[in-house]
Amino acid sequence: MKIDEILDQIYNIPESSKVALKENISEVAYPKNHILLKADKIEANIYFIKKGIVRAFAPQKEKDITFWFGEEGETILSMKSYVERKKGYENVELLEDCELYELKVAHLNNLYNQDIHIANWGRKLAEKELLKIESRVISTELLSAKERYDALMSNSPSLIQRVPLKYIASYLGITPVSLSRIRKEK
Amino acid sequence: MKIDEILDQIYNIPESSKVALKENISEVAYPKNHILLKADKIEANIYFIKKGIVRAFAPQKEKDITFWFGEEGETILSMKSYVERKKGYENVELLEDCELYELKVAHLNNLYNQDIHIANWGRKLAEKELLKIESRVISTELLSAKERYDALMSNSPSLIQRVPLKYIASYLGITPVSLSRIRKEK
DNA sequence: TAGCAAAATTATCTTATGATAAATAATAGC
DNA sequence: GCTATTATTTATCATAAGATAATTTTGCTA
Repeated sequence: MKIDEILDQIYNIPESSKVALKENISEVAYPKNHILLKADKIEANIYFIKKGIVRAFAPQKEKDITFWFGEEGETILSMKSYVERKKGYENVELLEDCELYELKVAHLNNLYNQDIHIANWGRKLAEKELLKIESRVISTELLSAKERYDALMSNSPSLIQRVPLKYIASYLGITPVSLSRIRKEK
Repeated sequence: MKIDEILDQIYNIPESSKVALKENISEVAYPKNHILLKADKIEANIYFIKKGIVRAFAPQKEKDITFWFGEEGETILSMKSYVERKKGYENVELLEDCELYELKVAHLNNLYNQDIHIANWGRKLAEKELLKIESRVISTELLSAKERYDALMSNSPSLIQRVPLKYIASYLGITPVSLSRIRKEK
């Protein structure tokens, strides 16, 4: 996915502002299983996914909790690092070999203070993430595990092809054993 | 709670920008049980809570799902209306007589396009809401119902005094009967 | 491509929460 | 303040999901 397309789908800004933004973006690639962001670190960069799929998980003693999957076009960031420059909850792990666009938060913050279009682009970035997570919270409280699985499959059918079921189970808030039962009952 | 304090805790902006923002803010008051925002409407305003407590709920055929409580200083908005000018999921109901600061989204959007400080203030508003909801998602997946109740009580002890238990049960994703059991076991 | 490790499934048993109903307590309106 | 309504608690039974363990399948990698 092209960087222009990714930036535009967040919010349209004048060409000159987009150029300023892109001057601070570089391309990087990492292999499957690479840990891109770490929970015990203040992360300096955010990423946009050019190609590949990733998961964010909160590491715990016994079990990691997968709480997000990112596919092509989506933004990867440690919310706490990005917003408060504090250590976040999440590790982000690549589930496939990935190509990413990398953007330094420090540079982005400079742009936010210099360019009103980029400031509004950053506002939209946060607002759109907020909408996604809000609909997730509501569906979590509203639906049974089976219904959440069905909804995930119809909204993101490619996930089942690309992501180990144990991570999908964690995302749904159930055990892999329980997910296996649900899938069998279909 | 004073409007200056509420605006400042989101993001500090120059006095002139704050004046511009406040020129568009008026005070309103509504009684307990008033429905401030409706799920089937595109809402034109956002609110800040001067005094009182409210809940946001997604209305359903049989059961309403309470997914947020707002207390003094917090921002009330229909995310979908605010971000996309579309109908949202949520009703917002006042659980006490409330005093509110009202801000028209149309005016706010004008300011976002005119004043870079206000644009960045709006960015921080969304980012801070994002942090709150993210920590909620993680704790929902991580904790048992009893642990979520304990966490809610230690983070927001006033809730139990001010909010009927049936709404707290809904927020925790359990039935009032189940919450009653949990409380008894203490 | 053989062999090993990890993932997924299946089975059994346990447990937390749901559903329902009835009793008690709290609240609001007259 | 009294009464009707609503909220909360308690009890019983049903069920979805957890824990554990064994088995099968898949997928690496040497």
